[in-house]
Amino acid sequence: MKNRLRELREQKGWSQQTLAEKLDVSRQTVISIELGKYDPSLPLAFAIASTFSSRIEDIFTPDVRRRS
Amino acid sequence: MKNRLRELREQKGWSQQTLAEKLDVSRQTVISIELGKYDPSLPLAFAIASTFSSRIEDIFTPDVRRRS
DNA sequence: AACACATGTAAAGCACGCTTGACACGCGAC
DNA sequence: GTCGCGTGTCAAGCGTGCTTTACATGTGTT
Repeated sequence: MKNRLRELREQKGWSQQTLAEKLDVSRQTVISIELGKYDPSLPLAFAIASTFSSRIEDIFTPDVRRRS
Repeated sequence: MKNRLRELREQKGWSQQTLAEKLDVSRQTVISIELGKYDPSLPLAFAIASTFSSRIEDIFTPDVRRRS
């Protein structure tokens, strides 16, 4: 799962801490998602999309699917 | 998190088992998500949206957000 | 009646999402 | 130099997403 979180955050000029507070999660969570260490939960993905006035599909792009 | 999974599955005339196979998850997972027992992971949400040729936002709707 | 099929519940186990706290490094301001 | 700030790493702990197996119930078919 790739994401544009860092790019969008920097566009806004927000620190990781600032974004974490807006999303109501810890700074670690922001770091881990930006670095691709794991994917956000669906509720958090909605919160992120909302924060950047975007759609989830415009911020996150899934990796190759297996089973057609 | 509300979702229209059952509605969409029934529109297609698919059993839970059939959908589970298309999504490459267990039948239990389909049941639990349909019944709202928990939310799907983001990758699974993408797979669901893809299966129904919809956007995540058109299938899942987040509950009330806390922190503005 | 016996069978297949669709749906639901329950429980145990593993991996992941998220938390907190501590520590390290680089950088610009004082 | 040292201070604050932004970023990153590590580790322990907890709840959730997902799995497998098993069992129960209803409905339709033979």
